[in-house]
Amino acid sequence: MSHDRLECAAQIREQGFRVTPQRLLLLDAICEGNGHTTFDEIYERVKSKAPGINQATVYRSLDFLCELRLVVSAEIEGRTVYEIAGETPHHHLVCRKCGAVQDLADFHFEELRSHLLEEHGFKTDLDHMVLNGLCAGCMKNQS
Amino acid sequence: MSHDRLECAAQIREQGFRVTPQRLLLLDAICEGNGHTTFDEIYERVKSKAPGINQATVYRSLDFLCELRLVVSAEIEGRTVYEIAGETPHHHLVCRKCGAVQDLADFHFEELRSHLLEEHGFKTDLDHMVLNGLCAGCMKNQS
DNA sequence: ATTACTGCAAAGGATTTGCATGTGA
DNA sequence: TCACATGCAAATCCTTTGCAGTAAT
Repeated sequence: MSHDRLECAAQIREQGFRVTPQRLLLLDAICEGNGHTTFDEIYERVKSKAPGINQATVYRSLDFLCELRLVVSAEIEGRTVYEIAGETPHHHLVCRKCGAVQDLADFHFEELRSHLLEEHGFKTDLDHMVLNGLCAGCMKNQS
Repeated sequence: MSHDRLECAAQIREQGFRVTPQRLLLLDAICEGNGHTTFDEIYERVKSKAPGINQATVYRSLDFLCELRLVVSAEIEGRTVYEIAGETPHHHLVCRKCGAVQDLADFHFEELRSHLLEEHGFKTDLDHMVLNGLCAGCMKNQS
């Protein structure tokens, strides 16, 4: 659940890229969230610590961090959200009514994953899936 | 796999909306595809038959048809794709390398669906899921 | 005769890009 | 030092909106 600045920095440097304050701030900002941080949230958080930062830099650095797999992204209701990678793999249940997001452990997908590999020869990422639906609360209120 | 203009028209009229040539052309255009038709493809196809049609109309009509559930949409690699609804429910395997899309029968998800309902009280739509990964061909070429 | 729908053009928002400057290695 | 990154501003892309005219019922 925690991200380690040092380790991230090492990985960035290892691959021949540069450790900049902006990139570290971004990692911090993504980490601060409850796990599903939008671009705007990230931008605001970083700007509060480094007012001079530019949106373009945030876009570029997010892409960069995603490519290095230090950060992962998912699409939730049309918005791209970011999370620190390397945490235990998990997925998201998004209620289409109230918008609540809850995490879902990865083991639910293990069978599907191995099945697709054996039967279809398809190696799914199955990473950070977003499942839409109706949460328990909203189902009650609806019926 | 086929769409029935008459039935669609009936459903539109039933709900108090109007059956316009544009809407019928859109349905045809979506149907012509292999099942995952992008906005641009739809727009081009319709324009070839009715050059006067406007992009805004296509956007509006697609939204309209989706709301009536005559058409369903999914996000594949950042692009929204459309399909005629009412076909047997299915999902998509998208290769992140070559971009190939193959259909996946729904039954693979039945267990997950019921499990989430019982265990988490969460009723997933699990409709038109898009699973990214590596297809058999690309896996071979990579290793 | 209504009023939903379309076409047009302009607005809006999100993301990308070119280029000069700055900075980490 | 020198290539990688950043900041800035403009460009681009996708989608939405207001409004006047058109057409389905």
